[in-house]
Amino acid sequence: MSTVGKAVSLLELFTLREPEIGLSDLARRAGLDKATARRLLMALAKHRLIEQEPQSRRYRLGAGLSRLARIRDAHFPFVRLAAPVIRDLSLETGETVHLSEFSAGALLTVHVDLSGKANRVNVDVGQVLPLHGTASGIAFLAASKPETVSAYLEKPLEAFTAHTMTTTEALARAIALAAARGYSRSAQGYEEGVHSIGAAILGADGQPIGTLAVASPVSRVDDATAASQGEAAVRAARMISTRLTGEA
Amino acid sequence: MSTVGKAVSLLELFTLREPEIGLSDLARRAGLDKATARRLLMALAKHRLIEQEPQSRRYRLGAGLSRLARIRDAHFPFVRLAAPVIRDLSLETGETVHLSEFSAGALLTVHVDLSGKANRVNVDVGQVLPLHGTASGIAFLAASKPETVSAYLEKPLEAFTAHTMTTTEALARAIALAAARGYSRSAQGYEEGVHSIGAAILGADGQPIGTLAVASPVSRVDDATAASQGEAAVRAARMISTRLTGEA
DNA sequence: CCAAGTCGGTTCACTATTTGAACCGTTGTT
DNA sequence: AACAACGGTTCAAATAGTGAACCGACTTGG
Repeated sequence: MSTVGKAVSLLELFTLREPEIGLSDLARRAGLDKATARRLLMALAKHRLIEQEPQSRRYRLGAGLSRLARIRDAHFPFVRLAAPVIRDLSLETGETVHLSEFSAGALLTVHVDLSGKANRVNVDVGQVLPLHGTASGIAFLAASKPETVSAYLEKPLEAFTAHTMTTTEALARAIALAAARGYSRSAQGYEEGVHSIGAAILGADGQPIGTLAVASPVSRVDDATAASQGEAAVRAARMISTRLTGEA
Repeated sequence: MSTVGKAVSLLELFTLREPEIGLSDLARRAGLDKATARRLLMALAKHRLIEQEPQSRRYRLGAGLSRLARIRDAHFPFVRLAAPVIRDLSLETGETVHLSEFSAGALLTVHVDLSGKANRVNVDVGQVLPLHGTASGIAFLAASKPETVSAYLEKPLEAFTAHTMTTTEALARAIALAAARGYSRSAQGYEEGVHSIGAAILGADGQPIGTLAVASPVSRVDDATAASQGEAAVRAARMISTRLTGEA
């Protein structure tokens, strides 16, 4: 792996649950030597992507990341514009709703609004979703150009649960269905017990740039519920698309 | 410079004004060979810190940065909690107000609310402020432990304008004055024509973690205005501190 | 109260990764 | 049609990265 890749993989060890980590721990989890990890951390710290707590000497993500993210967000205000719509959809459906952005061949979860119910689906910001096997992924593929889809389907498809669709034929059918009705539906294709409805968000050029998905416990969803969630999801996705591309 | 440093310096070329840059341009400005720049960009893209616009083939900051910034922000919600207070202070004073976070020996501007007036001070997010010579810096030093201050004063101090204080004695006096009245005042110490009032924001342990500053054209500020700005700045800084440390 | 284990941090000979001049083919300008 | 600038690729040469061993400082538990 490149040195840069190693450095970034250090950054990726920090999570919402564990926002501060010590040197030895970082090195161990990244599979690096302590000396190497420290050198990389110092290089990152020089540019403020990493900070070190003076007392505990533990490391955490640095202010430079906030700065870079602000620059990106000003240019590409996906999360900022989508967040209120996601919240409304979560309140309307009473379920967890998550927003994903397409990047480097997969969907990256960038925002989540959790259901207010006790029995709810939990999704973490930062989770990477494959294009097959999740409602978000199917919705994304259904909105993509045919050549993109066929290119993706050529690669072997990993099964995440016993319900994951892994054959080209099953996926093509699911994609066609999603394209026809505007939203995708997936039950337990990625995690057991989770039912999801996905809808694609389109950019200015009509190509999909991300997705949103309503995630419920399977026990709470029948066909009628799914249909109403689907319509609400499509409405929300359209609203985000139009906000992004300047009303229209 | 380390490879990691070079990679991060590529990220830092993107600004609010120029959020998308081509390969040759990036290489030129970073002082790197095209091949090197490209390899680094690919490594960054693999981790989604960089994205490439498919059509123009230009590069921009990636979604992974938003993700990492969200993790940091959840753990250390400095900007999120401070932003509304900064806005109120800007409205109250009618001047540009900027928020800085201490990181790696300097203050990093992380948020700005511009004055509504035509003749106003413009500050950019991402600007790095030295601890001497800016109102923010003096306010920060005035709230720091004496040993931190003396350690900083030992290093040579760069002059940014003809008005920059560069002698240890002058700085010590300014720091003592700021400590006494709670806010610092600096006229044209960093940029000609700019008058600033700074106040420190304290963390849970009582140590300063950042500053805010009211920046006005010098022509608009007399002693009375400065005093009222100072009091407002102190109030705002205290409010941010208490919000950060959980009401108190 | 000491021994064992952990921590953050440092050193330096060894080696693998990075580097950049020269080279594509393509695109847009004159 | 000629030209220049673009994004991207190659490979021998050189530089930057690596990690086992070591340090002193804490923490733990018998």
